[in-house]
Amino acid sequence: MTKTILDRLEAQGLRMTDQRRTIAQVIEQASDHPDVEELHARANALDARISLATVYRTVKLLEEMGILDRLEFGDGRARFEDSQRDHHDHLIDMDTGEVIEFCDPEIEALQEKIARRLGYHLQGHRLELLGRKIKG
Amino acid sequence: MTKTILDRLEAQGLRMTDQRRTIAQVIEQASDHPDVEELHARANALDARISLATVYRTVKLLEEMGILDRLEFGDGRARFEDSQRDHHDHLIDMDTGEVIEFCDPEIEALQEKIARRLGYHLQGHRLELLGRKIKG
DNA sequence: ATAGTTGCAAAGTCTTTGCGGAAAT
DNA sequence: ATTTCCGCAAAGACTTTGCAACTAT
Repeated sequence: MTKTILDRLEAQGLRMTDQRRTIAQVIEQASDHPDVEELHARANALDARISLATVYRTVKLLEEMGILDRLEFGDGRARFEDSQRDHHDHLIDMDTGEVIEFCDPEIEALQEKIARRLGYHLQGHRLELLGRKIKG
Repeated sequence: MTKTILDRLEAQGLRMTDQRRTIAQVIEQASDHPDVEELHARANALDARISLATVYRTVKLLEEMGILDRLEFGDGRARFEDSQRDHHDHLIDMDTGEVIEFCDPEIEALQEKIARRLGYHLQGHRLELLGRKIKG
């Protein structure tokens, strides 16, 4: 079992504020890919005292701690997801913008193999497919 | 054999200006992943009358025409490469930031397969690996 | 009491755009 | 002659940051 985000913040000597508690909760409950504005909206629904700047700061902090993954789907803003979720990749529907998650062990293994072939230890990876729905 | 960027611009009824000629030349000669500022610098070395705004406009135009691919390596600015170059993916050296290109037919095929399995026609794809050099 | 956090607003970075002048067709 | 394009500077979108007030320890 993994430690909560809050435990990990405390372990680093960082202070437990209501803002961080709330933002952490929002992130842990999210199963999608919210951007900062969306995180701010969700956090504010729980506690109106949370500023956008604090969300930016917290998200940056969590990313540096490896708790959050930052994603960019090409629309200029960063999106986030809990890095403890099982690894998965994304397929983006070019017509609707919908993001479909998928995971394929074969492709994961292949990525490892390729990195090794190039003389690298794989530390992270991101695969994004762009597609259009097959009709019929 | 593929048409030049200039031919394709003309074919769309767009005007051939010195700026576009120069920017097209810079892009065709690039074998790396320049950002807009870098493209501007290279273009300006050939012709000082090219503004940054024009580079932005041209790059956007070329991207919409499918001539250029826009890449994002997570540092906030867009990078570009000629989309006519053989498809390849990128491995980013986490320590140096160096970008290594590679191509693996197996992984390409697998991507197609996955997209189809999800009910999609694959229109584009991007794979980025992050790694650290294996020592010894 | 002390050092870390926050909110606010200002500033930063990258990109887009309105406009009058310039150039391509 | 028209219509498109360019340079410039202003504006936009997203993100970061300086500072004084606040708060967890």
